[in-house]
Amino acid sequence: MKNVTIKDVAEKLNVSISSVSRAFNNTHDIKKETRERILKTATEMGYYPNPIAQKLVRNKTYNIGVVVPEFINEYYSEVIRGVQDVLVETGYQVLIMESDNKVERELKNVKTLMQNMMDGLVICPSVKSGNLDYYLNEINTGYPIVFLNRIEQNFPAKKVLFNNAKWSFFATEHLIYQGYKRIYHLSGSNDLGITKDRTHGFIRAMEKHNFSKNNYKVIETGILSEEAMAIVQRLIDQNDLPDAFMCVNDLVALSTISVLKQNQIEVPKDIGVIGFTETKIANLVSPKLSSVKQPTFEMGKAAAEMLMKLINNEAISSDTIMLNGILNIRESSVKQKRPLHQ
Amino acid sequence: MKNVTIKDVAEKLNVSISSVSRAFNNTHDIKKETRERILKTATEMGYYPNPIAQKLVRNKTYNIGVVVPEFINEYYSEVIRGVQDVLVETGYQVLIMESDNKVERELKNVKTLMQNMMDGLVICPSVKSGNLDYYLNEINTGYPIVFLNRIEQNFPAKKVLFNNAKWSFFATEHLIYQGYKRIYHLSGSNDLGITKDRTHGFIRAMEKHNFSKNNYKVIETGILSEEAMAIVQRLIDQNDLPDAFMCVNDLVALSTISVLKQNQIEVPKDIGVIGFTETKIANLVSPKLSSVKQPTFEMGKAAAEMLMKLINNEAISSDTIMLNGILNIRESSVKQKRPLHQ
DNA sequence: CTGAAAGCGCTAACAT
DNA sequence: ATGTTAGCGCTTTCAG
Repeated sequence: MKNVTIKDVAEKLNVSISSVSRAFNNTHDIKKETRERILKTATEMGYYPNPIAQKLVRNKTYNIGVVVPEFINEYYSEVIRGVQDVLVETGYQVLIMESDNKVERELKNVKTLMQNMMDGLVICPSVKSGNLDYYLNEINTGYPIVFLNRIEQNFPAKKVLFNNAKWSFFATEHLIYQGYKRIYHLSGSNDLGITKDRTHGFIRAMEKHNFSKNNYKVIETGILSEEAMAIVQRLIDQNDLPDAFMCVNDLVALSTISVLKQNQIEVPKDIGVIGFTETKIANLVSPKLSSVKQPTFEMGKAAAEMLMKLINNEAISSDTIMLNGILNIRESSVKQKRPLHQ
Repeated sequence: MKNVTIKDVAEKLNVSISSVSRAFNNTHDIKKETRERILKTATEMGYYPNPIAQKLVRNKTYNIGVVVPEFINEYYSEVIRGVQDVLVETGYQVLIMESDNKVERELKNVKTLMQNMMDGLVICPSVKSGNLDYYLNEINTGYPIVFLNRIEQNFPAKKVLFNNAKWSFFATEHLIYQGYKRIYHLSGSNDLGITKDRTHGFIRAMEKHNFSKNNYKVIETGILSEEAMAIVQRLIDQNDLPDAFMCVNDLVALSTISVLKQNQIEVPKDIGVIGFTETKIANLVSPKLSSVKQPTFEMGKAAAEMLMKLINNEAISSDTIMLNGILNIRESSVKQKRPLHQ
């Protein structure tokens, strides 16, 4: 471990501990030579200031905490990259904790991070965070927190969000423009705010283009591959198939395509499919999967920048940063060989 | 933030701070009633012991640090899950840092974690960790560290590894048993120890089965999708194609399949392909990708268990835990419709 | 059982 | 420019 303290160094050089402290903190009120002499032997002795002690007295750590529900999917991994990208520049270190999608773990993580004296937090809430009161309370005491994703738009805190409804709407419209007349939305899980938003976008597109209720459906699938597969298989068995599936995410989309193929149904020739929250594989599978790319990296960056402003007491123009995505049209949703609509 | 201290509580109740401390640490030498009285008003006042101060005096944090090169791929995400799975049980909290595959960042992360007084560390080194001397030094001072993956087998430290050579050998043999007579190994990057091991396994299989040097090749591809694609395309252009590709990982395998398809070459009918370090999509793509599954979760668990033993000074039978994988044979490497070999 | 006091390693007035 | 000293918030002897 380490045990050589400021005192050891001071004694060795017959100086006071304050001088050693000064040397390390590079204050102006120390002779250059003394400083160098101290630094030199300190390094030789393997001394460096104990950050715990520093924290105790300074109340500042240059550590930022990030809590995410999981990073099994690349989504939050990319968000974290964005956060680190801006923070590392500024000399901050990023510590990460995973909540395993459990609100209790999430709260515990947040507390641990706060107790480790993180200077600020980026919180990506788990599904239905029941910790909002706690957070609100902390925010009121002045603790810098920025939320990212999966939080209500009217929650009175700094946050960065993706415009799920809008891009779900666009994705659906793309399907419509391709000429698909009967479209089912595989909607994931209804307790998730973000999937609800996607469903709204879907329905809005249906209504705008005057789809009759007979020609579209919203089907709750859950977000697991197996669940989605079972549901699509059931639709096939019941002979209840649409022209196109608009899926809540890529995993559901790929699962759907997989089942369709097993049943000798070709995508996109027989049925079109579009995903959401694009993953890298979209481009690798066959047919290549159309999907909506979320600006995960940028969202992370935006959150980190907001947090820095919060920490440095700079003005923040708006509580909420709402980011847009990209609709990547590839093969799985393109019906005819003709110039793409977008 | 928080500011109510042990002193505030003590004053409010006209007891000494030691009593408050005792109440919270639940020592035997305190009257039950006093304890309860203290705990009650303390909670009312919103007091809880400042962990930083506790750390300073206790030298124990119940925090464990994990540093990984990245978690863009699910590999390390799963490892972390394994680590957390055993640690959360024991009351430890897991803090994670990402090195972005940079050795300097890795070292900085390790230092930050040590300075935050983690009780122990799981280090997943970046590509060519140049920090080995530093680590060795820390280990010698008694700091509990367990390494995971990408570290030389003879490095004198606790570590858990995957037997890359062995399973690469098996994967290759599977291809041979399928009747493929000419096999190319797309080997990733040669500076990576683990990919070197896979190459060795490949060559060993070739030699065991008396493949002439004309009938196999090791081709360095790098680990990026684009690189692999370019190389496969070049092979096609040069009319230098094997019967089967044994790929260093799934991404390279999928990229290979993608290029082959673009050139109207069918997998596995025309050419067989097998991946490595299986990812979830292996099962979702078409053809389903054969691959070697690494026991990532179990590796994380093993590392965490080892670390716990290290921290608790329990006996550890061996420096190295070497884990085995699973060869998942799916469609991409199966030549004929006949009972599978394994 | 409880309180007083020392000390964990450091910073930051306050002196000199 | 350097040293002295009082804390930061807590645990832990040591007395009583």
